[in-house]
Amino acid sequence: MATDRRSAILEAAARVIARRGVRGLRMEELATEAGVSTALLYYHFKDRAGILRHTLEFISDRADRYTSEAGDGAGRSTEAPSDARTELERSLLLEFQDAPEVRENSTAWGELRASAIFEPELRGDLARATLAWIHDVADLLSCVRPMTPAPALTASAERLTGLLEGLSTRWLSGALPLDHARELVREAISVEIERLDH
Amino acid sequence: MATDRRSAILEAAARVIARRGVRGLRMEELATEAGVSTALLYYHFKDRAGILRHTLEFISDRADRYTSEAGDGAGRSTEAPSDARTELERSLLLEFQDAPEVRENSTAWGELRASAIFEPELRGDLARATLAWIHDVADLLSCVRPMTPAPALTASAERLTGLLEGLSTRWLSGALPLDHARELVREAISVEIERLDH
DNA sequence: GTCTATATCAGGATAGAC
DNA sequence: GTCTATCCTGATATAGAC
Repeated sequence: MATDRRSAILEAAARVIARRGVRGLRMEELATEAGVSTALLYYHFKDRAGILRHTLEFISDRADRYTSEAGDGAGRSTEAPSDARTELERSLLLEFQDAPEVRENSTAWGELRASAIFEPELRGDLARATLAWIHDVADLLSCVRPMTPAPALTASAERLTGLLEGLSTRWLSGALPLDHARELVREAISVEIERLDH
Repeated sequence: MATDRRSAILEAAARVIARRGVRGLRMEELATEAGVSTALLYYHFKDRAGILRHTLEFISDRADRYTSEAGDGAGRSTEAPSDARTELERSLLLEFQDAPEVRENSTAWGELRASAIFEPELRGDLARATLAWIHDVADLLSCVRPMTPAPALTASAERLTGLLEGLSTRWLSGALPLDHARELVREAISVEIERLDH
């Protein structure tokens, strides 16, 4: 799968971004990583910004894929509460795995978030993606505690996703071991669910 | 205060970093902002890295100053629990204010954290600062709920500070309004304190 | 579609006068 | 201590052959 040159370049770009960051990506290093010439990068993607755009799209699609991979096919709304909670944990802990793909995705999203502080053009996409994520998490929470009013669900989802983003940066910068991060997330989920019970 | 050229340059650097990020800082733009020539930057700080180092130090000192400004002078350990909680809230909400200084500090720290993912040299300082912060927050929590075992305090402090870092990025990138961020933090504090009561 | 070679340019850094 | 003028490297991007 994905063995043509274009995809190979985008996969390479994801690796380079994970290693050097969006702002550390050099066209020549990318060319070497992909095993092609720099000219080919421009032929396929027009310019550096084009590479970035397509890579982030590529990464986002890949993330959607592995997010929905395990654990669906059954309608959530009819599941028992305990299964919903498992599903919630699984979904939130996906961000914290040592697999290269996951690391690349987390790194790239972190970079995107950080870049958006200085590049207003990026904010639209980012805000949309964040909102969608919060919404998904709020949905999962509503399966766990079905009678909760929507605003409380949203607030919990905002805190959980916000925490995930914060811990993700710590993890990637080596300040927080993976299993400790996972433990903190699990506890945060407990804490928020207890909260929903008043 | 701080009217000599060196300080003027560092203040200007803080402003430019808040506007463009650490990686977007250009020596010429900084020179213009500070009202001096580029050569003078090199005369005082040797090179770009020197500017960065001194600016981060400068920012960190300034943050220490406004962190301890209001609300101390009394030994925390003898305060009533309700005051300790106020103090905790105050301390955590300091990060979310619209003052230029605060924005500059938050931005610079966010940049530092993000950069540390790709520049291992930065990790030492960052990890130290983060640990100290977690420790401070854990101390404040122990004033609020004095009988809590240390590990639970630390875990709560890690979640609260992690959440703050996540929300801070969202705020700075325009994805989260200031007062909403503050509200989420206040709720998070409640949630964590309830948790400490079991 | 892909490469080699090169134009172009931005930005960090320095020399030397005052 | 501070400026003007300039050098030089590194990185994006293009021309043109195959």
